[in-house]
Amino acid sequence: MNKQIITKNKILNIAEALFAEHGFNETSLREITAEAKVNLASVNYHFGSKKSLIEAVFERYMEVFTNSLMNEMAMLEKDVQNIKTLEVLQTLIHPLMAVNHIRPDGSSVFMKLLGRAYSETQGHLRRFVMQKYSHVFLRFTRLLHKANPELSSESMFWRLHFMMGSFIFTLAGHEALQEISQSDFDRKVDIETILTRLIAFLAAGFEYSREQSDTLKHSTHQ
Amino acid sequence: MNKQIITKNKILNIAEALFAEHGFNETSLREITAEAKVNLASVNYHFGSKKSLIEAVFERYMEVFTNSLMNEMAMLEKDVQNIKTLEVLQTLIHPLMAVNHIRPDGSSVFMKLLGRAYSETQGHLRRFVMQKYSHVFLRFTRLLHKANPELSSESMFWRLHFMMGSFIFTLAGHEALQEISQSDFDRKVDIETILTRLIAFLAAGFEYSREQSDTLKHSTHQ
DNA sequence: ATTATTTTCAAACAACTGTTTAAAACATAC
DNA sequence: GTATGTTTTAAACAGTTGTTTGAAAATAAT
Repeated sequence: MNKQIITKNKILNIAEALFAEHGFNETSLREITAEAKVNLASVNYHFGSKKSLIEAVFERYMEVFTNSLMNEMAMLEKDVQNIKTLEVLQTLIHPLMAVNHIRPDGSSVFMKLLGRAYSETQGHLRRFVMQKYSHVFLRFTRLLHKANPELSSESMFWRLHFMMGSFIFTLAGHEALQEISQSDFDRKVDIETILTRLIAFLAAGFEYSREQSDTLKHSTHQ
Repeated sequence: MNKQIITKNKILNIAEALFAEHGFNETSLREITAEAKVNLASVNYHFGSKKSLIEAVFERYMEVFTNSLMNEMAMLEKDVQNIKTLEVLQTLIHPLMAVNHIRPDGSSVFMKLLGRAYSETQGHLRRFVMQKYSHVFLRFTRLLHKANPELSSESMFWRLHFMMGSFIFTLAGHEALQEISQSDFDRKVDIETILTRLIAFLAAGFEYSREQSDTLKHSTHQ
């Protein structure tokens, strides 16, 4: 009963690191089991299939992340009137840092996994995540809409996806970006600094983008 | 001499469609050659390897795209003073539409390929593209800097990457987004409409994002 | 101590991958 | 028409993949 947990966790720990580094399809069960020093068949025994292992790896992070995010959003909703776009986006920062409790570089792993999830395998994982945590996503978009009540739901839809693109892309590649920043500007940046810059960028795009159809609505920002 | 071109082109045409639809790793040479009705070995005979085939597929689009983009940028550079961020970003629209000359849905294929290129296989293709067309990329960033001379190169660096994220992500997934837009708002959108919205979003993010370090510099926009 | 249950293990399975080979078919030139 | 070069073809190669099997080992329950 104890051995089971040990083996299962050994697999999870190694798997998430390898998945984050090389991708899901590019990581074989043999690589995982070899590095975890467990038998090849134990993945299928404990998880059923590789696909289920991937979902299990992802779920461990999503659980922590979404719980924390729900908390943050609840706090923001306490004074409903006058919610700012920037504040809504800032609810993401703490949850993204909270996954460091899972492992020291948890944020980094989680972000890379997120990036992989959105690009690979024609989006099986994306759909799995989207429907399992749709209530979190919905609550977030509603908050964003409250911060920008004048926006049509069509504008909301598009800007939301533009945001997600930047977010996923930046987070998934944050390691490379950190290295470039280090060598080009001799400035080491931590994840939170990147997030702050990113969120400032997205808030501006979300609030101030002037589409031909609703230019007027935005002409009054100070 | 004629047969060679026919076979080579048959492979290219089928390959680019399958690559765009399912990804590079997820498309086998057997699928390509079967659908193109040519022999399996002909890919290795004409292109040398699968990797070279991928690059060839990509190059055909990049050639048209970058040529057109260089033209657009040259036109913009004619009156150097007073270049707007939005104008710089708009130079991308026509080149992205120009690849429709390669095939009817060329824009769609090219965008999906771009998305794949940035996510898959740990970035082999991304590096290949980046170094082959680095002069185009550099010219574009210089224009962007001219439109925002007050920005530090560090701010430039980050905002550029935030932009790229949105761009790649949105273009790669444009088909799904189009479908959702169609069903949710009963409004069919073409690629150019998405691009216009996207570019407006990015221009706002690029110009108006307020970082703690250089908030002052932006406090004067009208 | 003896069942019963769970977990590990080595081996094999079946399917798939990109690539190479050597002979056949085809085209071109003299 | 023979010779030369190019392209196509079927077959085999060598490697990888996720999954299954059935016996062995370890653990738990009686």
